[in-house]
Amino acid sequence: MTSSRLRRRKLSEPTIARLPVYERIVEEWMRENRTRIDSAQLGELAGVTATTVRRDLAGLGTLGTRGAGYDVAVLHTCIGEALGHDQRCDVVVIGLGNLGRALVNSSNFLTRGARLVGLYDADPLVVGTVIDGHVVRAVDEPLIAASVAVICVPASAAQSVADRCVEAGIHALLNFAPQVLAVPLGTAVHDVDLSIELQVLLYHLHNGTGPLGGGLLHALARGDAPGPRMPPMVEGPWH
Amino acid sequence: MTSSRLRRRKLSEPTIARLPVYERIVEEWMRENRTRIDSAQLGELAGVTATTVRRDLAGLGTLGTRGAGYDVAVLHTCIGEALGHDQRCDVVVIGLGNLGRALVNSSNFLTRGARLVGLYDADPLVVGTVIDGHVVRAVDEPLIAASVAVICVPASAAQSVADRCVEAGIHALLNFAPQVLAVPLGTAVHDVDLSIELQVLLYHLHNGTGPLGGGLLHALARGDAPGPRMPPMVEGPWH
DNA sequence: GGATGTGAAGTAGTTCACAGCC
DNA sequence: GGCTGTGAACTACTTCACATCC
Repeated sequence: MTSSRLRRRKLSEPTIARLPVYERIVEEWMRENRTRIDSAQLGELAGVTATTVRRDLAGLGTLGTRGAGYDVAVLHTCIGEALGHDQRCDVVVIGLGNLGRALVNSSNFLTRGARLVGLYDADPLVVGTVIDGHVVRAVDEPLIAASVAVICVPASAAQSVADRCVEAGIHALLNFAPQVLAVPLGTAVHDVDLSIELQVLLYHLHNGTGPLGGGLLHALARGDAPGPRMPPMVEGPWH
Repeated sequence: MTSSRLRRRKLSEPTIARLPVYERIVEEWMRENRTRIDSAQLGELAGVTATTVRRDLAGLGTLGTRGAGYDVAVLHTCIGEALGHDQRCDVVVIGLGNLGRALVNSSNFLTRGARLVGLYDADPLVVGTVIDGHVVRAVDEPLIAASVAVICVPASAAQSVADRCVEAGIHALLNFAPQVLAVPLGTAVHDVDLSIELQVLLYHLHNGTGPLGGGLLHALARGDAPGPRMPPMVEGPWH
Protein backbone atom coordinates (compact mmCIF):
# COMPACT_ATOMS: atom_id res chain seq x y z
CA MET A 1 0.00 0.00 0.00
CA THR A 2 2.64 2.42 -0.95
CA SER A 3 0.90 5.74 -1.27
CA SER A 4 1.65 7.91 -4.23
CA ARG A 5 2.29 10.72 -1.85
CA LEU A 6 5.36 8.90 -0.70
CA ARG A 7 8.66 10.50 -1.32
CA ARG A 8 11.97 8.84 -0.73
CA ARG A 9 14.20 11.68 0.04
CA LYS A 10 17.48 11.08 1.75
CA LEU A 11 16.84 11.45 5.43
CA SER A 12 19.24 13.11 7.83
CA GLU A 13 20.82 11.06 10.58
CA PRO A 14 18.98 12.84 13.42
CA THR A 15 15.72 12.36 11.55
CA ILE A 16 16.33 8.63 11.17
CA ALA A 17 17.00 8.34 14.87
CA ARG A 18 13.74 10.12 15.68
CA LEU A 19 11.54 8.04 13.42
CA PRO A 20 11.51 5.03 15.76
CA VAL A 21 10.44 7.36 18.55
CA TYR A 22 7.53 8.70 16.50
CA GLU A 23 6.68 5.16 15.53
CA ARG A 24 6.44 4.01 19.09
CA ILE A 25 4.21 6.93 20.01
CA VAL A 26 2.00 6.34 17.00
CA GLU A 27 1.65 2.68 17.90
CA GLU A 28 0.60 3.68 21.38
CA TRP A 29 -2.09 5.93 19.92
CA MET A 30 -3.27 3.16 17.64
CA ARG A 31 -3.67 0.86 20.63
CA GLU A 32 -5.79 3.56 22.21
CA ASN A 33 -7.83 3.82 19.04
CA ARG A 34 -7.03 7.44 18.45
CA THR A 35 -7.02 8.22 14.76
CA ARG A 36 -5.34 11.57 14.38
CA ILE A 37 -2.35 13.36 15.86
CA ASP A 38 -0.84 16.75 15.10
CA SER A 39 2.77 17.82 15.08
CA ALA A 40 2.47 19.66 18.39
CA GLN A 41 1.18 16.57 20.16
CA LEU A 42 3.72 14.29 18.58
CA GLY A 43 6.50 16.73 19.37
CA GLU A 44 5.44 17.03 22.98
CA LEU A 45 5.52 13.26 23.39
CA ALA A 46 8.79 12.82 21.53
CA GLY A 47 10.53 15.72 23.21
CA VAL A 48 11.13 17.78 20.09
CA THR A 49 9.52 20.86 18.60
CA ALA A 50 6.47 20.70 16.35
CA THR A 51 8.53 22.18 13.54
CA THR A 52 11.07 19.43 13.78
CA VAL A 53 8.32 16.84 13.65
CA ARG A 54 6.87 18.41 10.52
CA ARG A 55 10.23 18.61 8.84
CA ASP A 56 11.03 15.02 9.68
CA LEU A 57 7.71 13.76 8.40
CA ALA A 58 7.81 15.95 5.31
CA GLY A 59 10.93 14.03 4.37
CA LEU A 60 8.80 10.92 4.00
CA GLY A 61 6.25 12.50 1.73
CA THR A 62 3.12 14.57 2.04
CA LEU A 63 1.54 12.67 4.86
CA GLY A 64 -0.49 15.22 6.71
CA THR A 65 -3.64 17.17 6.08
CA ARG A 66 -3.39 20.91 6.45
CA GLY A 67 -5.62 22.02 9.23
CA ALA A 68 -6.16 18.52 10.54
CA GLY A 69 -2.82 16.98 11.41
CA TYR A 70 -1.78 13.44 10.58
CA ASP A 71 -3.71 10.22 10.25
CA VAL A 72 -2.21 7.85 12.77
CA ALA A 73 -2.50 4.80 10.50
CA VAL A 74 -0.87 6.58 7.56
CA LEU A 75 1.94 7.72 9.80
CA HIS A 76 2.48 4.21 11.03
CA THR A 77 2.62 2.79 7.54
CA CYS A 78 4.91 5.42 6.13
CA ILE A 79 7.35 5.47 9.02
CA GLY A 80 7.48 1.69 8.86
CA GLU A 81 8.27 1.80 5.15
CA ALA A 82 10.92 4.43 5.62
CA LEU A 83 12.62 2.32 8.25
CA GLY A 84 12.36 -0.75 6.08
CA HIS A 85 9.97 -2.68 8.25
CA ASP A 86 8.33 -4.18 5.23
CA GLN A 87 11.59 -5.94 4.46
CA ARG A 88 12.68 -8.48 6.98
CA CYS A 89 16.19 -8.62 8.21
CA ASP A 90 17.75 -11.66 9.84
CA VAL A 91 19.59 -11.06 13.08
CA VAL A 92 21.77 -13.24 15.28
CA VAL A 93 22.55 -12.40 18.88
CA ILE A 94 25.91 -13.50 20.20
CA GLY A 95 26.40 -13.55 23.94
CA LEU A 96 23.47 -14.31 26.22
CA GLY A 97 24.51 -12.78 29.45
CA ASN A 98 22.08 -10.36 31.04
CA LEU A 99 22.32 -7.83 28.26
CA GLY A 100 21.82 -10.34 25.46
CA ARG A 101 18.84 -11.81 27.25
CA ALA A 102 17.41 -8.38 27.90
CA LEU A 103 17.54 -7.59 24.20
CA VAL A 104 16.10 -10.92 23.10
CA ASN A 105 13.28 -10.73 25.62
CA SER A 106 12.49 -7.12 24.93
CA SER A 107 9.26 -6.50 23.15
CA ASN A 108 10.86 -3.56 21.41
CA PHE A 109 14.14 -4.81 20.16
CA LEU A 110 13.81 -7.71 17.73
CA THR A 111 10.66 -6.60 16.06
CA ARG A 112 9.65 -4.27 13.24
CA GLY A 113 11.56 -5.88 10.44
CA ALA A 114 14.27 -7.50 12.48
CA ARG A 115 13.86 -11.24 12.88
CA LEU A 116 15.85 -13.34 15.28
CA VAL A 117 17.37 -16.35 13.53
CA GLY A 118 20.08 -17.51 15.88
CA LEU A 119 21.53 -17.31 19.36
CA TYR A 120 25.12 -18.08 20.33
CA ASP A 121 26.99 -18.26 23.60
CA ALA A 122 30.30 -19.53 24.90
CA ASP A 123 29.05 -20.86 28.23
CA PRO A 124 28.46 -24.66 28.08
CA LEU A 125 25.73 -24.26 30.67
CA VAL A 126 23.83 -21.90 28.40
CA VAL A 127 24.43 -23.71 25.11
CA GLY A 128 21.53 -26.00 24.38
CA THR A 129 19.02 -24.10 26.45
CA VAL A 130 16.07 -22.48 24.75
CA ILE A 131 15.55 -18.73 24.90
CA ASP A 132 12.61 -17.11 23.20
CA GLY A 133 12.02 -20.27 21.19
CA HIS A 134 15.58 -20.54 19.92
CA VAL A 135 18.14 -23.10 20.94
CA VAL A 136 21.38 -21.47 21.97
CA ARG A 137 24.29 -22.74 19.89
CA ALA A 138 27.93 -22.81 20.79
CA VAL A 139 29.76 -19.72 19.67
CA ASP A 140 32.34 -21.83 17.85
CA GLU A 141 29.72 -23.49 15.68
CA PRO A 142 29.40 -22.02 12.21
CA LEU A 143 27.22 -18.92 12.27
CA ILE A 144 23.94 -19.08 10.44
CA ALA A 145 23.43 -16.67 7.56
CA ALA A 146 22.17 -13.29 8.75
CA SER A 147 22.34 -9.61 7.90
CA VAL A 148 23.10 -8.28 11.32
CA ALA A 149 24.94 -9.61 14.36
CA VAL A 150 24.31 -8.17 17.80
CA ILE A 151 27.43 -8.61 19.89
CA CYS A 152 26.82 -8.84 23.63
CA VAL A 153 29.92 -10.68 24.74
CA PRO A 154 32.56 -9.41 27.16
CA ALA A 155 35.08 -6.95 25.75
CA SER A 156 37.82 -9.56 25.79
CA ALA A 157 35.90 -11.82 23.42
CA ALA A 158 34.45 -9.16 21.16
CA GLN A 159 37.19 -8.99 18.55
CA SER A 160 37.28 -12.71 17.87
CA VAL A 161 33.49 -12.79 17.65
CA ALA A 162 33.59 -9.91 15.19
CA ASP A 163 36.15 -11.78 13.09
CA ARG A 164 33.89 -14.81 13.00
CA CYS A 165 30.94 -12.67 11.93
CA VAL A 166 32.89 -11.21 9.06
CA GLU A 167 34.01 -14.68 7.96
CA ALA A 168 30.41 -15.80 8.05
CA GLY A 169 29.45 -12.97 5.74
CA ILE A 170 27.71 -10.77 8.30
CA HIS A 171 28.64 -7.22 7.44
CA ALA A 172 26.64 -5.20 9.91
CA LEU A 173 27.54 -5.44 13.57
CA LEU A 174 25.79 -3.87 16.50
CA ASN A 175 28.46 -3.93 19.16
CA PHE A 176 27.54 -3.61 22.83
CA ALA A 177 30.99 -4.58 24.05
CA PRO A 178 33.09 -1.64 25.22
CA GLN A 179 35.84 -2.59 22.86
CA VAL A 180 37.01 -1.06 19.64
CA LEU A 181 36.53 -3.57 16.84
CA ALA A 182 38.79 -3.82 13.83
CA VAL A 183 36.88 -4.94 10.76
CA PRO A 184 37.65 -4.91 7.06
CA LEU A 185 36.25 -2.32 4.70
CA GLY A 186 32.71 -3.06 3.76
CA THR A 187 31.68 -4.10 7.23
CA ALA A 188 29.81 -1.62 9.37
CA VAL A 189 30.20 -1.49 13.10
CA HIS A 190 27.74 0.43 15.14
CA ASP A 191 28.96 0.76 18.68
CA VAL A 192 26.55 1.20 21.54
CA ASP A 193 27.90 2.27 24.88
CA LEU A 194 25.27 2.40 27.57
CA SER A 195 27.63 4.00 30.02
CA ILE A 196 27.83 7.08 27.83
CA GLU A 197 24.22 7.88 28.51
CA LEU A 198 24.90 7.99 32.22
CA GLN A 199 28.12 9.92 31.75
CA VAL A 200 26.35 12.63 29.78
CA LEU A 201 23.68 12.90 32.45
CA LEU A 202 26.37 13.20 35.12
CA TYR A 203 28.17 15.90 33.18
CA HIS A 204 25.04 18.00 33.07
CA LEU A 205 24.30 17.34 36.71
CA HIS A 206 27.69 18.59 37.78
CA ASN A 207 27.66 21.55 35.47
CA GLY A 208 24.04 22.52 35.73
CA THR A 209 23.92 22.86 31.99
CA GLY A 210 22.12 21.36 29.13
CA PRO A 211 18.91 19.48 29.14
CA LEU A 212 18.57 20.09 32.79
CA GLY A 213 17.77 23.47 34.02
CA GLY A 214 14.45 23.97 32.75
CA GLY A 215 11.92 21.79 31.59
CA LEU A 216 10.42 18.59 30.92
CA LEU A 217 13.05 17.28 28.63
CA HIS A 218 13.24 14.05 26.87
CA ALA A 219 16.68 14.04 25.45
CA LEU A 220 17.02 11.36 22.92
CA ALA A 221 19.36 8.55 23.22
CA ARG A 222 21.50 8.56 20.38
CA GLY A 223 22.80 11.48 19.51
CA ASP A 224 20.64 13.14 21.65
CA ALA A 225 18.51 15.59 20.01
CA PRO A 226 18.60 18.67 22.05
CA GLY A 227 15.00 18.67 22.96
CA PRO A 228 12.68 21.53 22.92
CA ARG A 229 14.70 24.64 22.63
CA MET A 230 17.00 24.90 25.47
CA PRO A 231 15.29 26.97 28.04
CA PRO A 232 17.23 29.59 29.87
CA MET A 233 19.10 28.09 32.67
CA VAL A 234 17.29 28.02 35.89
CA GLU A 235 19.15 27.12 38.96
CA GLY A 236 18.78 23.50 39.41
CA PRO A 237 17.67 21.40 42.26
CA TRP A 238 20.50 19.01 41.76
CA HIS A 239 23.30 20.09 43.93
CA MET B 1 45.75 18.25 40.76
CA THR B 2 43.94 20.72 38.69
CA SER B 3 46.44 21.97 36.18
CA SER B 4 46.61 25.65 35.47
CA ARG B 5 46.27 24.79 31.83
CA LEU B 6 42.76 23.65 32.51
CA ARG B 7 40.02 25.59 30.92
CA ARG B 8 36.38 25.10 31.67
CA ARG B 9 34.74 26.11 28.52
CA LYS B 10 31.17 25.09 27.84
CA LEU B 11 31.37 21.84 25.91
CA SER B 12 29.10 20.95 23.05
CA GLU B 13 26.75 18.03 23.36
CA PRO B 14 28.55 15.88 20.78
CA THR B 15 31.84 16.61 22.49
CA ILE B 16 30.48 15.53 25.86
CA ALA B 17 29.27 12.28 24.34
CA ARG B 18 32.68 11.60 22.86
CA LEU B 19 34.66 12.23 26.04
CA PRO B 20 33.71 8.90 27.61
CA VAL B 21 34.90 7.21 24.43
CA TYR B 22 38.26 8.91 24.59
CA GLU B 23 38.44 8.11 28.25
CA ARG B 24 37.94 4.42 27.69
CA ILE B 25 40.61 4.34 25.01
CA VAL B 26 43.03 6.25 27.20
CA GLU B 27 42.42 3.85 30.06
CA GLU B 28 43.18 0.96 27.74
CA TRP B 29 46.47 2.60 26.79
CA MET B 30 47.31 3.18 30.43
CA ARG B 31 46.76 -0.50 31.14
CA GLU B 32 49.19 -1.23 28.34
CA ASN B 33 51.67 1.21 29.84
CA ARG B 34 51.78 3.44 26.82
CA THR B 35 52.44 7.02 27.82
CA ARG B 36 51.62 9.14 24.79
CA ILE B 37 48.91 9.25 22.14
CA ASP B 38 48.31 11.66 19.29
CA SER B 39 45.07 12.96 17.87
CA ALA B 40 45.29 10.73 14.79
CA GLN B 41 45.59 7.58 16.86
CA LEU B 42 42.87 8.60 19.25
CA GLY B 43 40.62 9.55 16.37
CA GLU B 44 41.22 6.25 14.62
CA LEU B 45 40.24 4.33 17.73
CA ALA B 46 37.26 6.50 18.51
CA GLY B 47 36.01 6.63 14.97
CA VAL B 48 36.30 10.37 14.48
CA THR B 49 38.74 12.63 12.68
CA ALA B 50 41.93 13.86 14.24
CA THR B 51 40.66 17.41 13.94
CA THR B 52 37.56 16.59 15.91
CA VAL B 53 39.68 15.03 18.62
CA ARG B 54 41.85 18.12 18.86
CA ARG B 55 38.87 20.43 18.99
CA ASP B 56 37.21 18.35 21.67
CA LEU B 57 40.32 18.21 23.81
CA ALA B 58 41.13 21.87 23.27
CA GLY B 59 37.82 22.55 24.95
CA LEU B 60 39.24 21.11 28.15
CA GLY B 61 42.36 23.20 28.13
CA THR B 62 45.80 23.12 26.61
CA LEU B 63 46.52 19.49 27.23
CA GLY B 64 48.80 18.48 24.41
CA THR B 65 52.34 19.15 23.42
CA ARG B 66 52.90 20.46 19.92
CA GLY B 67 54.89 17.99 17.98
CA ALA B 68 54.47 15.23 20.53
CA GLY B 69 50.79 14.55 21.04
CA TYR B 70 49.12 14.06 24.40
CA ASP B 71 50.31 12.55 27.63
CA VAL B 72 47.98 9.68 28.37
CA ALA B 73 47.91 10.32 32.11
CA VAL B 74 47.13 14.02 31.66
CA LEU B 75 44.36 13.16 29.27
CA HIS B 76 42.89 10.70 31.72
CA THR B 77 42.93 13.22 34.54
CA CYS B 78 41.49 16.07 32.54
CA ILE B 79 38.75 14.09 30.86
CA GLY B 80 37.80 12.67 34.23
CA GLU B 81 37.59 16.13 35.72
CA ALA B 82 35.52 17.43 32.84
CA LEU B 83 33.06 14.60 33.27
CA GLY B 84 32.93 15.16 36.99
CA HIS B 85 34.50 11.90 38.02
CA ASP B 86 36.16 13.56 40.93
CA GLN B 87 32.74 14.22 42.39
CA ARG B 88 30.76 11.18 43.29
CA CYS B 89 27.15 10.82 42.38
CA ASP B 90 24.75 8.45 44.08
CA VAL B 91 22.68 6.26 41.81
CA VAL B 92 19.79 3.89 42.42
CA VAL B 93 18.74 1.24 39.93
CA ILE B 94 15.07 0.36 39.82
CA GLY B 95 14.08 -2.85 38.10
CA LEU B 96 16.43 -5.82 38.14
CA GLY B 97 15.34 -7.79 35.15
CA ASN B 98 18.00 -8.70 32.67
CA LEU B 99 18.72 -5.14 31.68
CA GLY B 100 19.02 -3.84 35.22
CA ARG B 101 21.33 -6.71 36.10
CA ALA B 102 23.38 -6.15 33.00
CA LEU B 103 23.93 -2.52 33.97
CA VAL B 104 24.73 -3.28 37.60
CA ASN B 105 27.15 -6.04 36.67
CA SER B 106 28.82 -4.09 33.92
CA SER B 107 32.32 -2.97 34.65
CA ASN B 108 31.65 0.15 32.64
CA PHE B 109 28.39 1.46 33.87
CA LEU B 110 28.41 2.33 37.53
CA THR B 111 31.95 3.55 37.72
CA ARG B 112 33.78 6.80 37.20
CA GLY B 113 31.93 9.02 39.59
CA ALA B 114 28.68 7.11 39.69
CA ARG B 115 28.20 5.10 42.86
CA LEU B 116 25.47 2.54 43.34
CA VAL B 117 23.59 3.15 46.54
CA GLY B 118 20.39 1.18 46.13
CA LEU B 119 18.56 -1.48 44.17
CA TYR B 120 14.80 -1.86 43.91
CA ASP B 121 12.50 -4.39 42.29
CA ALA B 122 8.84 -5.34 42.35
CA ASP B 123 9.30 -9.11 42.20
CA PRO B 124 9.05 -10.70 45.67
CA LEU B 125 11.42 -13.41 44.50
CA VAL B 126 14.08 -10.84 43.76
CA VAL B 127 13.54 -8.60 46.76
CA GLY B 128 15.92 -9.56 49.51
CA THR B 129 18.48 -11.14 47.25
CA VAL B 130 21.93 -9.60 47.01
CA ILE B 131 23.28 -8.28 43.73
CA ASP B 132 26.70 -6.76 43.50
CA GLY B 133 26.82 -6.45 47.25
CA HIS B 134 23.51 -4.65 47.57
CA VAL B 135 20.31 -6.05 49.01
CA VAL B 136 17.41 -5.56 46.65
CA ARG B 137 14.62 -3.62 48.31
CA ALA B 138 10.95 -3.63 47.45
CA VAL B 139 10.05 -0.93 45.00
CA ASP B 140 7.33 0.35 47.31
CA GLU B 141 9.75 0.98 50.12
CA PRO B 142 10.88 4.58 50.46
CA LEU B 143 13.65 5.34 48.02
CA ILE B 144 17.03 6.15 49.45
CA ALA B 145 18.46 9.59 48.72
CA ALA B 146 20.27 9.70 45.38
CA SER B 147 21.04 12.04 42.52
CA VAL B 148 20.14 9.74 39.67
CA ALA B 149 17.66 6.92 39.21
CA VAL B 150 18.14 4.37 36.46
CA ILE B 151 14.74 3.03 35.45
CA CYS B 152 14.79 -0.50 34.05
CA VAL B 153 11.22 -1.56 34.72
CA PRO B 154 8.63 -2.57 32.12
CA ALA B 155 6.93 0.26 30.28
CA SER B 156 3.70 -0.26 32.16
CA ALA B 157 5.38 0.44 35.50
CA ALA B 158 7.68 3.23 34.37
CA GLN B 159 5.42 6.20 35.03
CA SER B 160 4.59 5.25 38.59
CA VAL B 161 8.25 4.59 39.29
CA ALA B 162 9.13 7.98 37.86
CA ASP B 163 6.53 9.61 40.10
CA ARG B 164 8.05 7.92 43.13
CA CYS B 165 11.51 9.10 42.16
CA VAL B 166 10.34 12.67 41.92
CA GLU B 167 8.62 12.41 45.29
CA ALA B 168 11.84 11.08 46.74
CA GLY B 169 13.71 14.09 45.44
CA ILE B 170 15.54 12.38 42.61
CA HIS B 171 15.54 14.84 39.75
CA ALA B 172 17.59 13.07 37.12
CA LEU B 173 16.18 9.95 35.54
CA LEU B 174 17.83 7.64 33.07
CA ASN B 175 14.90 5.87 31.51
CA PHE B 176 15.36 2.59 29.69
CA ALA B 177 11.65 1.86 29.50
CA PRO B 178 10.11 2.52 26.08
CA GLN B 179 7.57 4.81 27.62
CA VAL B 180 7.19 8.55 27.58
CA LEU B 181 7.47 9.84 31.13
CA ALA B 182 5.64 12.88 32.41
CA VAL B 183 7.65 14.68 35.06
CA PRO B 184 7.42 18.13 36.62
CA LEU B 185 9.65 21.00 35.64
CA GLY B 186 13.05 20.73 37.19
CA THR B 187 13.34 17.01 36.67
CA ALA B 188 15.42 15.76 33.77
CA VAL B 189 14.54 12.62 31.90
CA HIS B 190 17.08 11.08 29.59
CA ASP B 191 15.48 8.37 27.50
CA VAL B 192 17.54 5.51 26.17
CA ASP B 193 15.93 3.29 23.62
CA LEU B 194 18.13 0.39 22.64
CA SER B 195 15.89 -0.55 19.76
CA ILE B 196 16.72 2.75 18.06
CA GLU B 197 20.29 1.66 17.53
CA LEU B 198 19.15 -1.39 15.63
CA GLN B 199 16.55 0.57 13.70
CA VAL B 200 19.13 3.04 12.48
CA LEU B 201 21.39 0.21 11.39
CA LEU B 202 18.51 -1.40 9.52
CA TYR B 203 17.65 1.84 7.79
CA HIS B 204 21.16 2.13 6.44
CA LEU B 205 21.22 -1.52 5.45
CA HIS B 206 18.06 -1.16 3.39
CA ASN B 207 19.09 2.11 1.87
CA GLY B 208 22.74 1.45 1.37
CA THR B 209 23.46 4.85 2.83
CA GLY B 210 25.31 6.22 5.72
CA PRO B 211 27.96 4.50 7.68
CA LEU B 212 27.68 1.46 5.47
CA GLY B 213 28.56 1.49 1.91
CA GLY B 214 32.02 1.86 2.31
CA GLY B 215 34.25 1.67 5.06
CA LEU B 216 35.31 0.83 8.40
CA LEU B 217 33.06 3.18 10.16
CA HIS B 218 32.61 3.92 13.71
CA ALA B 219 29.65 6.17 13.57
CA LEU B 220 29.04 8.08 16.68
CA ALA B 221 26.03 8.49 18.15
CA ARG B 222 24.20 10.62 19.92
CA GLY B 223 23.43 11.34 19.01
CA ASP B 224 25.03 11.68 17.94
CA ALA B 225 23.70 13.14 18.40
CA PRO B 226 24.06 13.52 17.30
CA GLY B 227 26.29 12.42 18.23
CA PRO B 228 25.76 11.08 17.98
CA ARG B 229 25.74 12.73 15.57
CA MET B 230 26.53 10.69 14.20
CA PRO B 231 26.51 12.93 13.17
CA PRO B 232 25.37 13.21 16.32
CA MET B 233 25.96 10.06 17.69
CA VAL B 234 25.67 7.53 15.65
CA GLU B 235 28.42 5.90 16.97
CA GLY B 236 29.98 5.37 20.00
CA PRO B 237 31.26 2.46 21.58
CA TRP B 238 28.55 0.83 23.16
CA HIS B 239 26.30 3.61 23.09
C1' DG C 1 -9.94 28.72 11.57
C1' DG C 2 -6.26 25.65 11.95
C1' DA C 3 -2.31 22.90 11.02
C1' DT C 4 0.84 21.42 7.33
C1' DG C 5 4.88 22.10 4.41
C1' DT C 6 8.74 24.90 3.26
C1' DG C 7 11.89 28.98 1.90
C1' DA C 8 14.81 31.76 4.58
C1' DA C 9 17.38 32.73 8.63
C1' DG C 10 19.83 31.27 12.37
C1' DT C 11 22.66 28.11 15.11
C1' DA C 12 25.65 24.34 15.93
C1' DG C 13 29.18 21.24 14.56
C1' DT C 14 32.76 19.65 11.53
C1' DT C 15 36.57 20.15 8.44
C1' DC C 16 40.17 22.85 6.24
C1' DA C 17 44.37 24.95 6.45
C1' DC C 18 47.97 26.85 8.69
C1' DA C 19 50.38 29.48 12.35
C1' DG C 20 52.78 28.30 16.46
C1' DC C 21 55.55 25.65 19.42
C1' DC C 22 58.20 21.58 20.77
C1' DG D 1 60.14 17.57 11.24
C1' DG D 2 55.85 16.74 13.64
C1' DC D 3 51.67 17.65 15.89
C1' DT D 4 48.79 20.84 18.47
C1' DG D 5 45.46 24.56 18.67
C1' DT D 6 42.45 27.59 16.21
C1' DG D 7 40.53 31.24 12.81
C1' DA D 8 37.89 30.68 8.75
C1' DA D 9 35.06 28.12 5.61
C1' DC D 10 31.84 24.88 5.16
C1' DT D 11 28.15 21.71 6.14
C1' DA D 12 24.26 20.09 8.76
C1' DC D 13 20.43 20.76 11.51
C1' DT D 14 16.98 23.48 13.71
C1' DT D 15 13.84 27.28 14.16
C1' DC D 16 11.22 31.10 12.32
C1' DA D 17 7.67 32.79 9.70
C1' DC D 18 4.30 32.41 6.51
C1' DA D 19 2.07 30.87 2.22
C1' DT D 20 -0.87 27.03 1.34
C1' DC D 21 -4.46 24.06 1.55
C1' DC D 22 -8.21 21.43 4.05
